Amino acid sequence: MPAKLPRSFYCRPTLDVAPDLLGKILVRIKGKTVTSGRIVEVEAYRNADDPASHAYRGLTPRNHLMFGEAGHAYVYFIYGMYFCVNVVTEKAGTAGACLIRALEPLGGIGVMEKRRGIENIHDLGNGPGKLCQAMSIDRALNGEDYLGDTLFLIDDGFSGFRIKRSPRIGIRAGVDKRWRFFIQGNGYVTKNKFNAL
DNA sequence: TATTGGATCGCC
DNA sequence: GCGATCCAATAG
Repeated sequence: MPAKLPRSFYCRPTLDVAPDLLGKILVRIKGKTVTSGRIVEVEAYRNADDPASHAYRGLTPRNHLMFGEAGHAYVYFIYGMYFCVNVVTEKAGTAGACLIRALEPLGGIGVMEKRRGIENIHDLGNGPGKLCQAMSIDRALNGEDYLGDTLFLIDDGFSGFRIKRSPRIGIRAGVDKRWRFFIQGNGYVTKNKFNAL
């Protein structure tokens, strides 16, 4: 199996890490159950300079992981029923994270279909809430180390794709920032009006 | 202590 | 286009 991404991969500026996450494989191991998928869409969130970021107004009990060591998971609960998972970036003390917005399912597809309650492979990971449901990611994984054995990223050398960017989805503040990155033409990217630009 | 609206999704 | 349904952050 290809090597896990090292701490140094995450400990960089958020806007450098975000596009580099595209094409990497997210692996989730829960007991004996393994699910995995290729990251095809991410969004970057920064600190006090980014009004759309949870870290915009400084450190709170909820967002403190964004200020911590890079390479950990920041998982939060949203809209009363969904979870979203981020990768913490930047050196400790500087807030930053990348939201994983879409995955192309690779391994454990049957398990993911069962968790999602559907069989359309295109709807298993095309959205931050959906992919968390498919990979069984919830509050229990908040703070999890991506260098550990339950949730981690590997690089299988996948490359040659074209990266596109757009404003981030579903936010009001910071729409001037084009900090959503996705793989052009990939069928597992979330649907929205920016994809054709 | 009360209010408000959100880094969503699925159905109308 | 809108409701479901929780809770963090802000205001009072």
